[in-house]
Amino acid sequence: MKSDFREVREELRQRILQGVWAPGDLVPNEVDLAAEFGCARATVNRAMRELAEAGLIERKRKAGTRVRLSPRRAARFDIPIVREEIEARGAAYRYALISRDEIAPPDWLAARMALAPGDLVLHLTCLHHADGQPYQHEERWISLAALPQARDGDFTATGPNEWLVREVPFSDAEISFSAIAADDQLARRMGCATGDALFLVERATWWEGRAITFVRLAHQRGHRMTTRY
Amino acid sequence: MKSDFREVREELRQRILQGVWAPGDLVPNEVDLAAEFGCARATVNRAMRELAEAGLIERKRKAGTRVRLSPRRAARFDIPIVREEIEARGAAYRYALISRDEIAPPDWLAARMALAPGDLVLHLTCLHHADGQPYQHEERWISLAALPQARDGDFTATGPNEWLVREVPFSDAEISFSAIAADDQLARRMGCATGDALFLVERATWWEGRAITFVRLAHQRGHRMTTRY
DNA sequence: AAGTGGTCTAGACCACATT
DNA sequence: ATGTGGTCTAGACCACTTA
Repeated sequence: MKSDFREVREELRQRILQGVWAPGDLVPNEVDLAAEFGCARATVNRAMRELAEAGLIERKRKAGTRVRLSPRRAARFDIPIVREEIEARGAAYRYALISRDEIAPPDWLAARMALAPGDLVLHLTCLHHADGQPYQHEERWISLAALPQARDGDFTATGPNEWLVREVPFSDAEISFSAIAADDQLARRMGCATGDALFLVERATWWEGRAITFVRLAHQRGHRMTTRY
Repeated sequence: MKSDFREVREELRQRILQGVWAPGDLVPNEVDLAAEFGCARATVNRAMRELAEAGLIERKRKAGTRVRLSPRRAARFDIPIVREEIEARGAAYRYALISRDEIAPPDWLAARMALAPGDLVLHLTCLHHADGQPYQHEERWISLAALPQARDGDFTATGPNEWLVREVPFSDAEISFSAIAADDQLARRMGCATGDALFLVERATWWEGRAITFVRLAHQRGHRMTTRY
């Protein structure tokens, strides 16, 4: 009757999914379950901790553990580095810098990155190709207040992403996915028609409360981001 | 010098982010770190397990623990129930069934859901409104081989999602995000222009290796899915 | 006040990958 | 063969929340 924590976890998961314990129900406490499974309380604790993290149950001291009314469904996406993503498909990766300038941030960007008045940003646009075809269009802004050394960065051979990974850590990021229509410029660069639907990833990155960089990544038509859970 | 696992975890995280241990470096083993932090090995283990799960380090028995060359970046998205998503915005939710029929699955669907030849599917289309405006267009296929009781389901008042949540568990799901252009029909239903870029979520759901349902959720123009990590 | 989960400990054994 | 992480155990104490 000895069980390891995976067996306990899966057995508990089954009971929840098959309705032995219905949504809202109180689940037996750790001591009782440990006795039932013939294992230590720590083992049950680990199993239940993972189920809680997966959103199946809710735990409160003294109040006990309950099956969530509607299981929270969360999916985890790996955010790929574009070079690795392309090479993983067996395609040849090529990078090109399109433009580079130092500008005062537009209002929306200053707001989004919480920049102080007068802060400048380095504005870069580049293209990532797979087997010679445009794959991803990157438009990036880097806070020169937070990262003055970006002025000396060479972004002609490798993308700002790889430079940033080497240069700075980040502690916090906000990412969002959406769909946009390609404007004329983007269509020309991506080799698609104006108005084509493109998959857009935006990411803002912070280090100790300070905005580092904001990037908009527009992907080729038909691009999908997939995960299992 | 006693430390709890959070303190250990954060101290190790700092050392990695600040380059004390550079990417590729070997990190001291658990016994040594436990001695350094004045805690039990299990405490170090928990701290490092969480860092590994966060993608900062890689662990192998005998080989030890190394700082990842480029930290894996993963983001977690909550997959909302559309009714809750709309109500959370303080908007009124309304649901409407557009069509319902029983069909032989198109080839792409049979392949995607691994259906047997001859299997039929229930095909539903519906609209979810927020404050009277089209918010999400749902096109759903339910395997009648796996879920014959779907024939008797009433989807006129509540969406198939809520029916499925009550009726069947799932063990496994694949979700993908992309961008599509609205065709004439979709544009008419969503109240947008033909060709507008829409954010699309597709999800296939399985139970014990058997395909249950596949759904395509097209969202209103400008919809974003956001998370922090 | 009391019951529950959260965590730590010290020790043990095992599984695995490298040597 | 050996060193490392992976896990379990039995017991303990603490923290939080409800009654």
